[in-house]
Amino acid sequence: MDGHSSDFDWDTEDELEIENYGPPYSSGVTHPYEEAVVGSAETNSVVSPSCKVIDHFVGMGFSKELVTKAVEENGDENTNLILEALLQYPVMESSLPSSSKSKVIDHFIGMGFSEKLVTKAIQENGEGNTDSILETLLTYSALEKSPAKQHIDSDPSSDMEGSLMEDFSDSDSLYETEETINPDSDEESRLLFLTKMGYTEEEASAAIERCGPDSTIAELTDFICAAQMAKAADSLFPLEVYPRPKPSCNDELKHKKRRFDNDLWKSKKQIRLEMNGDEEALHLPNPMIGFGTPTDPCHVTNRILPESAMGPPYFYYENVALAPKGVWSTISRFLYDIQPEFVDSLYFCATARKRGYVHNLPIENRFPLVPLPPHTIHEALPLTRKWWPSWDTRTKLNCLQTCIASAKLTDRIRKALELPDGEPTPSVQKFVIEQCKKWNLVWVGRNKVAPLEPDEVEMLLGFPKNHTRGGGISRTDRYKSLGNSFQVDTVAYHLSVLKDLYPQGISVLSLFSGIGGAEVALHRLGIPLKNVVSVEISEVNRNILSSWWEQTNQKGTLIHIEDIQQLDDNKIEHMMNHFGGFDLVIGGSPCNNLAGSNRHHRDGLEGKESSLFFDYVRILDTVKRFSSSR
DNA sequence: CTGAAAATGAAGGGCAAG
DNA sequence: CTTGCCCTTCATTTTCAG
Repeated sequence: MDGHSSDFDWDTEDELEIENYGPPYSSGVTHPYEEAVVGSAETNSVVSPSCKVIDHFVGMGFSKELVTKAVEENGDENTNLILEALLQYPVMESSLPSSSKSKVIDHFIGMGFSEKLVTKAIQENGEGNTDSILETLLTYSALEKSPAKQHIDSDPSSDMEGSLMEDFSDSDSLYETEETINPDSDEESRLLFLTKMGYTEEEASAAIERCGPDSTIAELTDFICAAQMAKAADSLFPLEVYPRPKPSCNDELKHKKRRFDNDLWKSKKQIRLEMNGDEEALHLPNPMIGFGTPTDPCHVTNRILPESAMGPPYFYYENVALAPKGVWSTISRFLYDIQPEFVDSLYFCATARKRGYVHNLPIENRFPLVPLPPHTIHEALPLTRKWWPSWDTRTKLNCLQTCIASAKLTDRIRKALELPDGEPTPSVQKFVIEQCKKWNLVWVGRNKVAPLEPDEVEMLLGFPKNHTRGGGISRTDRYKSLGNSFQVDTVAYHLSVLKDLYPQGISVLSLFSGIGGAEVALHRLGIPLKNVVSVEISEVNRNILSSWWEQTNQKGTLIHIEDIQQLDDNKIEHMMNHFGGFDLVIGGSPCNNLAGSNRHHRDGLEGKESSLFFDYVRILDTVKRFSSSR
């Protein structure tokens, strides 16, 4: 264990009392405001708060006048409100777009239209009439029929201005982008473009030859990446990543348009079927070890990233590996065409967790967290060994999910096993094993199985014991929060390369933070957390992170934001000005519309929650844009 | 004690990969 | 075919405020 984690008692039996922070320790000079920032609204309304709160925000770099104004308007209790107000002020001074208006804009941008078009449509129709705005936007999209080829998503050199998907609605006749080079125009310029991106001429011409004269830059880079991957490590991606040999650019364009136009009157299922029809399948590697594990380091130590993807800022995106077809190629396409690193945490700890990670981190000289976590069920849960029957051959647990088995089920199992004296019959064994695998049951007594306790789940996922305990959280919610979290050892292994890059500490924008898997990983790696802006919708999760922040005596600043859709460009810019930019943007967007166990709304990336992925992309683009202009 | 709200239990029967 | 999956819905039970 490294120095930074040694001040935390990993085996503490004490409950974390979130509401009992105790008296806030006296303000130092470097970090005088922690308790105001960290606490939620209710917890820090105690003594002489006003000036403390004011000092806090002044310390963040806001002017005293503005802070005083914000505190007067919002009271000194709700720091979130104050922060929001502060971030709004400069906007109000300039053009005063009401928050409702920006909401409308965001709404349509979220649907995939470009910011400029949306603004224009709103100007024409008024912000109240969303229907006619939509109609106007769709008309714009239809105008796009002119043979102007898509260029934005395939042109990594154009600044990612405005929307992520301008190619759906953008038309040269509607507004002009300053393009010195149109990479899709002809073979020669595409060749030039690819070499400019850092690919060799051979790679580029081979790709053009292979993908055909009509192929887009995106397809070409896909092909080159796939070829590089295949060359670098057969074990990593044993099958060609994009098996469709000659994708047609026009098809793709039509397909994308269809997806957004027809959304309005087609059932999700129909859309999904269509998507499945022409989306590329992306094959999962076997074994699922990504660029290697601590016990099995891979010989692949570097990879070529598109120039537009290079850090800093670094980013790290996570989601379930077994998503519906086409989801990962879409994710990859929106994240600079970087191939996901698929890893099963099975190779890091005692429990499976198949996930894909898209990131632009270096991959050489990774190192694991120490001590290494237990790698088998027996090591992780030694007390179960005594009761483990020989016919249960499991050595690893399955993926830890958000629900646990009921007491009734474990009781049924006990009764089924108690009947015979000797070995249970094969059919009983089969039933029991099936249920044990399905619900991750472990042996806790003679003929007795039980679901994992929350603290065991915490341990298996690499969190400190009792990380999610206390503060009024229910058992069920603990399982839920844990089931949605990172496996810390896995993520930390990938993030370990940041330690040498940021010895003085790191500023992190943590999206969909949950219970703080990323923060815990960085902390356990011994990377000081200078500033953490955490976006998390769930209050219990925010409390868990705050509590951990206190427990581990963090010296940096922690800021909570509730709703990712409220985090607009202005706020990001101001945050970046105050914190000197972000070094890392990290997060895993909701998977519930992707995950296999969702019978009802497995709608893919277009699903209600999972579509928040596009907010991740939006925010990452913004951070990158402001970083490069700093 | 009573009604509302929260926690729990169980069924559900989808999709993709091997 | 089988297995596995950061799950949702709704009925039922338990807890809690009044």
